[in-house]
Parts: sequence; structure tokens; C-alpha cells
Amino acid sequence: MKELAKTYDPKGIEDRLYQFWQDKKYFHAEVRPDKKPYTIVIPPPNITGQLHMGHALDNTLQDILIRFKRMQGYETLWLPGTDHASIATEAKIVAAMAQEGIKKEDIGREKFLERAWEWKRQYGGRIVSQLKKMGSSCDWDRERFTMDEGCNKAVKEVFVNLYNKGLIYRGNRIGNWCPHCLTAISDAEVNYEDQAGHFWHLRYPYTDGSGYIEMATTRPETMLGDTAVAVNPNDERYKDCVGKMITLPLVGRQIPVIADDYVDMEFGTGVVKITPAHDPNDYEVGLRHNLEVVNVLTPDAKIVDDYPKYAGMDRYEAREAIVKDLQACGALTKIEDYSHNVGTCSRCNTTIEPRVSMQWYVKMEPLAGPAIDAVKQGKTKFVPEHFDKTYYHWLEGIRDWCISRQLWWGHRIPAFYCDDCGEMVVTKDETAICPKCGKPMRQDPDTLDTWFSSALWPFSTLGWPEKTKELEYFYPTSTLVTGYDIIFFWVIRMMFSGLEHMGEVPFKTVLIHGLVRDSQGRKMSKSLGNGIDPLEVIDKYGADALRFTLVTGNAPGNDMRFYWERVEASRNFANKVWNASRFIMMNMEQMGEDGKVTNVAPASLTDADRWILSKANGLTKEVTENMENFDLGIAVGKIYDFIWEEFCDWYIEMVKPRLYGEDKESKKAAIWTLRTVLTESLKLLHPYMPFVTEEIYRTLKDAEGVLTDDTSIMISAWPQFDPALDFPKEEEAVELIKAAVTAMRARRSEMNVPPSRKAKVFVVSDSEHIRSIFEGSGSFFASLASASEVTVQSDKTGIEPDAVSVVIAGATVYMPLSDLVDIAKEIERLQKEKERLTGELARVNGMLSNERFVSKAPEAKIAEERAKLEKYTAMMKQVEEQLAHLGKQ
RNA sequence: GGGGUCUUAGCUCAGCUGGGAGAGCAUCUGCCUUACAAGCAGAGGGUCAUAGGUUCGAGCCCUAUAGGCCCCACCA
Repeated sequence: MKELAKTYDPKGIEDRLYQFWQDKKYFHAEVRPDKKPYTIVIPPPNITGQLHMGHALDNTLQDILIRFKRMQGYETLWLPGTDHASIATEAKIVAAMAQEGIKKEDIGREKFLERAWEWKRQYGGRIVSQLKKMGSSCDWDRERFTMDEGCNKAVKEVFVNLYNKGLIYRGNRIGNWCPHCLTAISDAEVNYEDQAGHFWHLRYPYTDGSGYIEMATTRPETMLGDTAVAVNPNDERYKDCVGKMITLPLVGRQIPVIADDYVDMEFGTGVVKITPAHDPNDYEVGLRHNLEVVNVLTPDAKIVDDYPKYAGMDRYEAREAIVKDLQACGALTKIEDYSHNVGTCSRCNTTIEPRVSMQWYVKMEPLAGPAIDAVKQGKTKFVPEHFDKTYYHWLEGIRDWCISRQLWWGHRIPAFYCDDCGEMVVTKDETAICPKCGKPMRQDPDTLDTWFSSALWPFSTLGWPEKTKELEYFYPTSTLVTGYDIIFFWVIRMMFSGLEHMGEVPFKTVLIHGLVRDSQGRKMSKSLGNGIDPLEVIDKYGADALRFTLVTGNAPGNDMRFYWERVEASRNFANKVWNASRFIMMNMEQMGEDGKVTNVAPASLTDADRWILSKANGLTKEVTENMENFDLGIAVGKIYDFIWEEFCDWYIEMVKPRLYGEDKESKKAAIWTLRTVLTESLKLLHPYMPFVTEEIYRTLKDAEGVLTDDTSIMISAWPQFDPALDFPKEEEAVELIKAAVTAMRARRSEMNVPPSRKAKVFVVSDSEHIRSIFEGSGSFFASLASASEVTVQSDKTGIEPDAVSVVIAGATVYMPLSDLVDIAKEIERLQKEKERLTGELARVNGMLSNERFVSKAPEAKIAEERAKLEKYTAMMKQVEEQLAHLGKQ
């Protein structure tokens, strides 16, 4: 048998066990029609990514569920993979090339893509190896990539299908444009933030010389593109102005005053300058009034050549220059400070520029409806439930999804154009010939939004569009685990994609988790430099400690703060389990063959054995239920309390006198119980702390002499509630003794009696039942209570009159420590106890004398209160006797 | 503007279908008791944000108020 080290050191153990699991193919799932499948597809991390706390949490939760279900006997598939992350990856490569002084246009599309794939080969696996460090039991044989052959096929299939159904269209309209990434982005990729800015008040003169009209703007540089000035049609102030022409300062263009409901009469002067090319609202106004769209900015947000004075200036430079010129010509009347909402690119934080361009869109309304219904009908459930509101809210207000990106890294849009006749063909083929001219067509240069391919992830990874047996068996997947910040980007898109292409929801449950924040509650971010590297945590405390920390004391959907102190506490727990196991195995070894006993005669089990077996049995039931309800934090808390308090602090201490004693049968029963409960506890804990539990499990099996090459806790059977191990009577008996021990320890502690000083103990009870409980407690009551000797009797004969006493339900325990007793203090304490009991009795009596309580409350509750009344009455009597007795001293 | 969520011990958070307020850390007091000082045994510490309501009974359900956080959305 292996010797266990005195403290648990995860180093070395973790990698070795992970390798063992992988070699044994324990993570691998197959189509097994005789078993029920349980499937999770991983939220594919970006290939540019490094493991951060968000991944660590997300993957811990998934691994817990997967390991739990695997032990429960499901055919569990946790399908891993990575995302090509179009913008993020392209930006990295562009930046790397910039270091060498190369632009992507210099080398062209093909060479650029070669570089990108090379980059992927080099760094794309980094995040994967980091996930392994967490203990993630993914089926690596099925690892996928959003740009692998299968995903490409799925993407084309979907694009063509949606196009043929009229759900994908191409349109020239205003959208979000990032002047830094030089591509269109979707609404979901825009973040809004309050920025300090100004309100520039401008006067535009009427062309007929009859004065001017005044308005304010936050973006004076866009005035170059103004094609109208608008007022509200109901605004009396401007009734006569509508239809008049204005000469645009600096530009000289003549533009009309128009009336449109969009203008808020209450705001500012009630006049708005209209720049259809550079503001989404103005664009709409422009459409209604047939206004010209005058674009004044280049893709990288510089003024176009049409305005030579400002040409080439970026938008902020131009703003300054134009403000100066407006001032010079008297058109600027006032500058106010003003704070307003500005859209920024979620990738690079650059202020986005609304821009009119030709892009591809997915028509959302027909897709959103079924996605809403599926959740309303309960086909997919959110945990916690309230996130369905967020989901509905977003889907109900959804706008069409801009899916084209002016990037090279990604899925190229399968649309082809004929440069001769303008014909367009959408096809899955690599090339296309113009159906009209018969000439080769040119493929659309743009690629698709990264989320277009991840939206298909739950089925593209299972082989769709082929009708594979995997797809048949594993789809719909069981649980999706992700952060609430990804609902819009991903969950929603998978939902409507699954419904549209598979005709079924992609997952039955969406388990939502929050963010891991720093100890001050701030988001962990690169720019703040407050991120904690999960790998550093693993290195210092082990993966089990990290996992345990991330899942303890947290409810689904809630953010949590990261504290090193909590990791330390988790590590301490791993060590606690380790040492309890070490203790058990040391004793097994001492007992030789008897330590390996596989079952014991029920008669030789003591109350203590039955108590802990019954407790463990109850724990199994509760933990299983909690885990099935995704209350992982609650479940792990119960396991922790059980192992540390009930098993270690109580049961192991109870059992020591027997292990060190001579009664062989009793010893065997104790060791058998210890092993049984330990094994069950390890199994319950395994999904949370896979490494330490496996290491102990295999060592334990070795000690039992049954270790084989295929011994592993991760494929062992999940414990089941066993009615034969339900011992309520023994539970009650041992709880009574525990209460006595606790009370006695407290008394001794108050009097500063060291544990080394043993005392004779007398248990006095007029109940035969209670006396038998104490008589049957064997030696453990004495040892836990630091008693030299325990006498159980029905009255106070022979007990020194001023012995220290404690009162528990149904008995009084006396400890003759008279030399240490301060009678006055003792009376004070009893007085306090009497007060407490008076309060309890008042409460119980109050309830029971309340007619409405007695008539309406459930019977079990009433019975419970009656029992309490009895108990407290008895205790009160005992306390009063003690007081009367001491008063006479 | 709409929606969500939170307010519980000094700190961070649990509290699952309403039935005597919990944990970790911190603090205080004893213990190196032959598994573990990364430990053991005790102790102190809470008007569960406020005000109403429902109920025999509310930390939990309902309404309002205050404060914090988050998301969505049009204000030039």
C-alpha cells in the first residue's frame, strides 16, 4: 500500500491523473442506444484567448455536471472546441504584421489567410491545454473548430437555406461601422457609454435672407453632410418656416426645412439638422422625405475629398476646424457642456460611426417568434428562471442582424456576382458561372460574423447537415452553461438556429452564471490589470481548490468576488479530506486482513455507525436532488459540512476508542463504516474536486486489495439513497449524545478546564429510553466528553451536591468538579438558561394556544411544536431543581 | 424611458416548496488530544434596507419607498 503524505500536494498528482483518465478514454462518448445521453457543448473559447476566471468558472460548472451525470450512468458527451473569433484574430494578425511593417493588402487575401492558419496552428491550442489543467473531462476526440470542414459545410448550408427562404438579404442601409476594425458590426457588438461632450449651437441662414434658424448638435463636423433641417409639424413656432430653403454655412448647399414627427418640440430649440449619411435617425427621416444621402467620411472616418479644406482630417480634427470656421462666419452662437451616449466597438472600443453601406442581413422577425415560443412552452428553461425575461425582452425588440464583415478571416459569404450583368448567385459551390452571361462570377469578398457559425455549434459539431447517428442521439443537447453576458450574442442565436434548421431546441436547460470579479467587486480586465490568472491559482493551491472556490457559496446567475482567502479555505478542505482518508487507511493497515472486511454483521454495528450511515444516506439524497436542480453551491456546501463536521469532527472521534480497543468485531464494524462513508463521500465530492478524490479512491482501493488498472472514481456509480440505511432512531439517539457532549464541553471551556483533566460523569434521567441511549453509547461518550468514567442512573444518589451540571432534553449530566465551581457564576448561568427556556416556552405556548394555528397549520407542524413543549417543560423542571439546590448552599 | 437584480454578522456571501437566522474569513478564549496547527474545542457578533399588506405564521409572497449594480432603448 502507498503511504499518503502528511499534507495533500496537488502538484504532480493532477497531471498524472489527467493523463490516466485520458489514456483510459474515460472522457470519450459513443452512441449507445441502451444508455440515456447527456450532452453539453462547450462555449467555444476564442483561439486568441487565454484562460481567465470566466472560463474557469464556466468550465468548472460544466465539468461538475458532466462528471455527475457520467457517474449516474448517462452516456455523457462534453463536446469541446474553439472559435475562430474573426475580428479578434484578424486584429491580432494585422497587429503582428504591422510590427513587420506589412499591411494585409500588401500580401493579399491568400497569403494573409496562410498566416492566419499558421497563427492558429501555433496558438489555437493554448486555451485547450489550459482547460485540461482545470480537470475538464471533455471528449477531446471530438474536438471541433468553427472553421473546420464540417462547420464550413454547415455554415454554407444555413446561409443558402436562409437565403432561399428570403430570411437572408443584402441591403444598402445605415449600420454600425468601426473605423478602426474597418468593418460593419452588429447591434449586439456595440457598447454604449456616457461621454462628456458639447452642444454646439448653430445658426443656419434662410436662403431668401429672411433671417436664420437655430439648432444644436453634438457632432458639428457632420454638418458637411446635412441635407435638411427638421422641425415638428405641430410646432407653431416654425409653422411658416417649413418648406423654406437654407444655405448651409461653409458648404453653400441649399437644403430645405422639413416637418417630421421625429423632432421633439420640447428639446433644445425644437430644430434638428438632418445628416442622413451619419446618423441612424436622420437616415430614417431622409428616407421619409427623399433626402439626398451625402457621405462626408471615409471608412476610417476622415473627411472625403469633396471638401478640400478638410479632406484627410479625421473626424475629431475636422470637428475643431469646422467649429473654428463656423465661429468665424458667425454661425456658431454658443458652446455648452453636454454628456451623451456614444456607441463604441465592443472589440476595440473605438467610437463607432453610423455608415451607409451594402451589407448582408438576417431577417429576424420570423426567427424570433419560434424562439420566444419555445421558452414560453418550457422546451428550454433558464436557470435561474428570471433570465427568460431578459431573453424575451431582447427578442421582442430585435432588429435584423447584420452578418457581413469586411474581414478576411472567417467564413466567406457564399454569394457570387457577375461583373458584366450584375447577376447574383448564392450557392454552396466553390465557384459560380453566371446563369445569364455564362461568365465566371466573383465571390463576395466579405466574411460572416463569428456568431453566425457559433449559432450552429450545437448541431454543426454533431455532423449536421449530414444525418449522423451522433446528431440523432446527442441532439438536442442537455444543458448549456454560459454567462449572462453571452445571452444576446449566442444563446438567442443558437435557439433560433436550432429551431429553424433542426426543428428542435438546441438544449433543454440554460444554466446561467455570473461574473468573477476582483475582491473589490470590479470586473477583471486587462486594462485594470486586476485579473487573476487561474493557472497561477492552480499552481499555488491546485485545480480542486480553484474549482471548489468557484462553486461554493454562489447561487446561479450571481456574480462573485474572488478572494485568495477563499482558495486557501478550499485547499484546507482538500487537505481535510486527505487526512481523514489517511487516518482511515492507517487503521486499515494496522488491522491487516480485517481492515479489508467487505461487509459486517448488522448486529455488530453500533448506534454511532448507523447514525453516520443514515446521515450519509440522507446526504446522498439531498445532494443528488440539489444537483439535478442545478443548485451546485448548495450541494457542495452540504458535502463540505457533512465531511468536515459530521464525519471528521464527530464520527471519527467517536470511533477512535473502538479502533484502539480490543473488541475485534466492533473494530471491524467501525473500519467498515469508515470506509463505506468515506467512499460515498468521495464520490459525492468527485465532480467538484476530481483530483484529490481520485487519488484517494485509488489508494483506498489499493489498500482494500482491489485496485485494478480500471479502477477510477470517475466511472464509479453515483451513490443512491438506500431505504435500508435509514435509521431515524439511531440518528435521534446520537444527536442527543452530541447535545450532551457539546453542552459539557462548553461548561468545561467556561471554567477553563483543560481536556487533560478528566472528570467522573453522571447522567441522570428518569427515562429508561434515554438511560439506555447513554448506556449503549459505548466508550465514545466518555472520550468525547473527557470523562474518566460515566455512570448512568435514574436519580441523584451518590453525586456530590455541588457538581457542575448541564441540562439536555430528558437528562441532566453532572460533572463533579467542585473545586473549580464558582457557585455565584453557576447560578447566573442557570438563571440565563431559565430565561432562555422561559422564552421558548412562551413562544411554543403562544402558538399552541392560538386556535387558528391549531386549526390551520399542518398536523406535522403541530405535533412538532407539542414535542418541543414537552421537551422544554422537562428541561425547565431540571433547571429549576438545580437552581433550588444551589440556592440552599 | 423600459426591464432585471440586489440590500442578511466586521468583510464576502448562502438561505432550495413560507414553519425557531447560517457558512467561510476576521475577532476573542483554551488546547501541539498518536489523521490533519492547512488542525481541535469553546465564545462573541444580525430590528434579515424602510413602511405597509397577505397569512395561524414572512428573510422568503404582494405593494410602495430609499439606495446600489446590470441590461436594453430614441433624443439632435
